[in-house]
Amino acid sequence: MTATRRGGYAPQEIEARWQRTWEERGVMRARDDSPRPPFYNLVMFPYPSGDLHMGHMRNYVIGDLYSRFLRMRGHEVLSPFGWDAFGLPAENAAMKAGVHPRSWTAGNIRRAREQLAMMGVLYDWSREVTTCQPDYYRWTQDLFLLFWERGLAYRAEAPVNWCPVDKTVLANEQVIAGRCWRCGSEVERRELEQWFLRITEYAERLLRDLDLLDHWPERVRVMQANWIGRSEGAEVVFTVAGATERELRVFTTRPDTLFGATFMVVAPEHPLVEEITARDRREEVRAYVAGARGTSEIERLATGRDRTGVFTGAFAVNPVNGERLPIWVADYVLAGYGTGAIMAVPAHDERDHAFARRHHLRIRRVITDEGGGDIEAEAHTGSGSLTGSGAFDGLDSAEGRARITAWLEARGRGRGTVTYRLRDWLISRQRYWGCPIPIVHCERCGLVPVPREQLPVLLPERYAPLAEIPEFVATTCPRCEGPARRETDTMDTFIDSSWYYLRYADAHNQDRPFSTELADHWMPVDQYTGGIEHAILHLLYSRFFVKVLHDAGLVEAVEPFARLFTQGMVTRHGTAMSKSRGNGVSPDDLVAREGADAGRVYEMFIGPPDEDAEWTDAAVQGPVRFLHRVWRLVREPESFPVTGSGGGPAVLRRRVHQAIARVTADYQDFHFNTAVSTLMELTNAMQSHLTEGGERGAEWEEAVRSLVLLLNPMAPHIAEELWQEIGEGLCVDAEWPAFDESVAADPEVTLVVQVNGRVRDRLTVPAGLDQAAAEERALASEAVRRALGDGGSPAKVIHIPDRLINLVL
RNA sequence: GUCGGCGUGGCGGAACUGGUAGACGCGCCAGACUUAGGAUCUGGUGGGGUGACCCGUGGAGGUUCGAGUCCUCUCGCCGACACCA
Repeated sequence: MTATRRGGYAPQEIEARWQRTWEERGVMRARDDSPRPPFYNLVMFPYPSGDLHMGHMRNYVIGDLYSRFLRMRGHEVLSPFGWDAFGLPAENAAMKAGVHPRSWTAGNIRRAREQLAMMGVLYDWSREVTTCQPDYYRWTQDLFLLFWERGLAYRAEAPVNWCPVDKTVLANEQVIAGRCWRCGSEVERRELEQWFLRITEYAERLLRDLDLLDHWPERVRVMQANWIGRSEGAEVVFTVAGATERELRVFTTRPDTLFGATFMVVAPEHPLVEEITARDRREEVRAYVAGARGTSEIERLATGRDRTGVFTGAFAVNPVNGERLPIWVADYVLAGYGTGAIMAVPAHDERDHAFARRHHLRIRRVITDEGGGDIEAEAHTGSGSLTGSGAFDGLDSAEGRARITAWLEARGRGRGTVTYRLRDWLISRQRYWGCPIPIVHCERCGLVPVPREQLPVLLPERYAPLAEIPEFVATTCPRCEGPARRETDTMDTFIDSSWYYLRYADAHNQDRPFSTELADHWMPVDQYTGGIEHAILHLLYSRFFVKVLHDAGLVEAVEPFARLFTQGMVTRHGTAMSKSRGNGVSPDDLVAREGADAGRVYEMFIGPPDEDAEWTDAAVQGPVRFLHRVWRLVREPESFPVTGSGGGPAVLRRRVHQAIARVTADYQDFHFNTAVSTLMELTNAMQSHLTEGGERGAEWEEAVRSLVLLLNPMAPHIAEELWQEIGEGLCVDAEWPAFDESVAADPEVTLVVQVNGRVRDRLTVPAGLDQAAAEERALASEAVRRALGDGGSPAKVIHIPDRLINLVL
């Protein structure tokens, strides 16, 4: 297996050379003052965790292909790269191998950079961003202060998710089905004082502005909408019987069922539990609450489990009818959603129904049911008209909701409100390898932000929990200059990645995170490409950041990413490529064996880029052969034997222009797999032209130039090498070929002839035949006459010009 | 359970607003050139009859001159959310 076994094309001999040339010429350097229209083409920056495999590369090849295409189309392309470099894997590696997280990270970055270069992936490296470096995280801290100043960062005690393995708290978004998103261990609930960002204040806008993102995949928008989880309803104020100054507030989406409430339920963590519990119930309630706290999140969330709960001995008064309703404690009510308390309407809610049956509580129908179901057996959760609801009887559910809410509002017993599933973003982490939170705790002044001119708060060199590094902790209060201690939590790394695309626009700014002028020049990102795994976390947080920055007047854009493309995973043997499974295909091996271009073409050819694709080692041969054929067609056309005659230059020219039209559209629409097919068809047509004895005149020259130009974004090395023979300058700087629609038009078309909807013949006819002429030709067909039978003549004729004619008897 | 997405040859996958199903490629078969080839080239390749015919896009219905594409039901796979009041 030597590089030259297949003749002239030896990728190993040309690829490194062109990579050097592109690097030296600074090909992807984006000019802020270019007269060309700007285009911000961004791929999600990676966490530098080790060697890259072809699964990662798919993302970068797509981005690089598109950047090169856009350049040829006349854009000034901003295509930067960087590293999401803070995070736990670096710490874990450090603990295991005894290296500092910084050097582990730096080593991985070096390695990944080499691999990207080896694949011919180009970026504007002058704008490189590394989130763990002080020149970046200084500005992350600066932005944290902005959130603080705007009242969007706060510290509070709350029940939080604690990962016992990673020894840190987690954001809600980072808990997947009760488990840590990183390590998969079961999270615990803990009551801790932590830092939060007030993302809930933006819930409505984050939801509403999804409508602006019409170039995002529908499923991502749906996932975000579900995550934000907007519920319209009412807050209803009940009073605790015998303690009228005590209010019990509940949230309901069904105020129309208020008359059907037969009991109340509060979450075990509800602040009122201890106070309202009757003396003789105290022991039982305390035991239940303790039990609920001890139950893991996973168990609590399990569906179909027993509806446990205990009666507090207290009663609440229903504001609409003065009824006394027993107040229960049960863990099916969540402390963190709504008010942590509900009115239970067992007749019209399945959960309440199950609970009522289990504990022998009353079930009272207040919504009629046309189906006439048995309310004791099953809850009726649909709408209907109100009954047993006093003055509101007869109203339909929607009207009932509005009228009862208005009634409550008029008496100060409730109001219409909206509740979101989204919670505030818990951002503090008890870890070393992250961005320090720039806050000082002063005994006299409380929480004091570190003044901007004192940033960055540097991460100490010694690797240890920050709380255990006295020289880091001990400081003076910026306000009173008294003794104080530094905040020892670091920020969630998702903060680092929530604004990096803004830093790229102005990566060397020494005074600000970025200048508004440059941000507005490049933002929003025109095309953002990355994995679907970021559909919620990263994309939601980034959207939140941009909205806050917009409100602060720092950027004009209200959304960060105009167009989003989520590419599928590359699998091998049915599972995603990964180091731990050992099924990754190394770019190093592939490049050494077949060259970067073959790897790139295969990755684009493997399937629709937004779907998962199975890597088949043998299938790489298709692209390998294809590239050899391209080489031979351009450099050694005389090596194709002439075995026929009649290859016309007009046919060749038509094929060329058809290919330009299709490849242009396919690149534009991210249909890279069909773009490869089209290029293969073009080489097939060119080869036929030669073997049929076609001349190598102007049409041939045009075919060769077009082929190389169309191929360039996908297989840039071979294109560059071939371009030296046939073009001027660098291919990467060349202009995208134009096509002539009239040249691309086929003069002859295949007309499908159907009889009663079944294909009976296919005729080659001149384009543009009218119905009468088409019918005449169809009737002349032997096969058609046979199908029509004796003397049969069509009762009806359907004619689709240049496509089909259907004779219906 | 709810909400999305997807089911097409041996395999990866094509098929624009309903109009030639299987483009392109892998693999396979036959042949050519060769000492040889896992190189290259030529031809073939959905299934069945092998006659111009029939059957085929997970399954069953429907709309239509015509359905992979639209509608209804259903089966299977993947993903997200999952006691959210």
